[in-house]
Amino acid sequence: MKTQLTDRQQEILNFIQEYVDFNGFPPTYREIGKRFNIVSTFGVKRHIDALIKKGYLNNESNLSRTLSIIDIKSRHVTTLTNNIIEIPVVGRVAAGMPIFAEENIEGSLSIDKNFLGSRTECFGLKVRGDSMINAGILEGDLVIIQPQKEAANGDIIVALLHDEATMKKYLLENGTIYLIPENENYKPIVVENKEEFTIIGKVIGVFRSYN
Amino acid sequence: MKTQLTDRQQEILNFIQEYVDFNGFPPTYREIGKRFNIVSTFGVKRHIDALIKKGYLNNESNLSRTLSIIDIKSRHVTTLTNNIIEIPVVGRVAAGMPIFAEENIEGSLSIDKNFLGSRTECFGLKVRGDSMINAGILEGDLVIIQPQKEAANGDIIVALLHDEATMKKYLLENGTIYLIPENENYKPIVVENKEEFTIIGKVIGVFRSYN
DNA sequence: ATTAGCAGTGAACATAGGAACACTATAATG
DNA sequence: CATTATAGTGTTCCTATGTTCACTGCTAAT
Repeated sequence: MKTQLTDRQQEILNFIQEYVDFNGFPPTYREIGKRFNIVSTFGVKRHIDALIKKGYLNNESNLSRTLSIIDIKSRHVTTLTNNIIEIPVVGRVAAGMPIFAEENIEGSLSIDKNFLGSRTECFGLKVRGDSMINAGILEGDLVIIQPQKEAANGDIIVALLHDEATMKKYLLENGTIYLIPENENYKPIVVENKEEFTIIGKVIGVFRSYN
Repeated sequence: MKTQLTDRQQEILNFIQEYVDFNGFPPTYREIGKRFNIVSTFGVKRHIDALIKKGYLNNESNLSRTLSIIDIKSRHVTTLTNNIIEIPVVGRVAAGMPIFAEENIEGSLSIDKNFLGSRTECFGLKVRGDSMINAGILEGDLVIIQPQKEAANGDIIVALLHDEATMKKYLLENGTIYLIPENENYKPIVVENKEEFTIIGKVIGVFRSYN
């Protein structure tokens, strides 16, 4: 019947399920690709085709956003979920400290799902410093981070470099990683030693409160 | 709150609901039209727009099959939740139009009370234009407005000037009111005729979502 | 009797998004 | 070692679908 799925296929199936639950309509191939850092829609398509062949998905050929998940059980659980997600707010990302250590959690923030889309493991982070002002991210702002290990060029990311946490724009060029501040007063950082560099996640939202 | 629907609008809303239940994804305008013998997509679109305006539907502009039905039940849940407030989001503040006219309401946003403090009559406003980029407010951002008639120097306000709505920094000096953009490409506005000038409210928050 | 709101036509337009192709790369397997 | 399955790139193509516009017809209300 239903064949075993590869890890990747399972991940993608889960994502589609989440996306539909939250948005009420299925994602495009490009949206799926974006989420998993798959650049070519063809890469995504093959996963989808596999899922269809194995009986987990349905779609209407040639039409956009027509993926539907075949799963009798979950079909019953039509989402009565409300529109709120509560995410932890992390502060003072100390050098070398595990970012999710209990001690770091400063509070929580409830936000509208419309802002997150299907990404639910996000957390908030208070911005220190002014290195991103030209991107409209100011000191004291609360940025929403989607945890991920990879990044695409142009993404604003939070990363650990030499045990220090920074937020910068990510640029990979000719095999070299640059961390680019959005502020004329700071210079781009060249990542010399990739062993000492870890991407924590990507900035997907900014909240600011004037008081 | 929710305005009354016409018979036609109710029929169409029902059809969309059924379609989604059956297929797992929403219909296109042409599919709706086919069902109701409406030949032109424009005819359909006007019904959809009406349903959106009246708060029964959501969609992602310009994207196919992105209609989603706004569930009344879940809407109640959110308003009841302890530290959540639901505020209306207003768009396209047309010249001379009462800003709260039903027609303007584009949707709603649920936000954490921690962001609002005690101010509860706030509303959201989609930012158009780039006149405040140096204050970290970009085009497309959602600003939270606390309605008030007065402003203090340095406040970022939304005001009606000659029946046009603008967002600027407020400055009162020697009896003259200046509206100061935060962008070198724009010049400060001197308010000549105070009869033609009304403060709508003050910006108390900014939300941005990268997607 | 004139305005305003609702409903529909038919056509033109721009583009989001699915499909296809030729390649590359890495494991695992027999 | 050759083979097969999985995973991804970059590009091109085509069309389904949302948007906009100028016009028509009906009804109800001022």
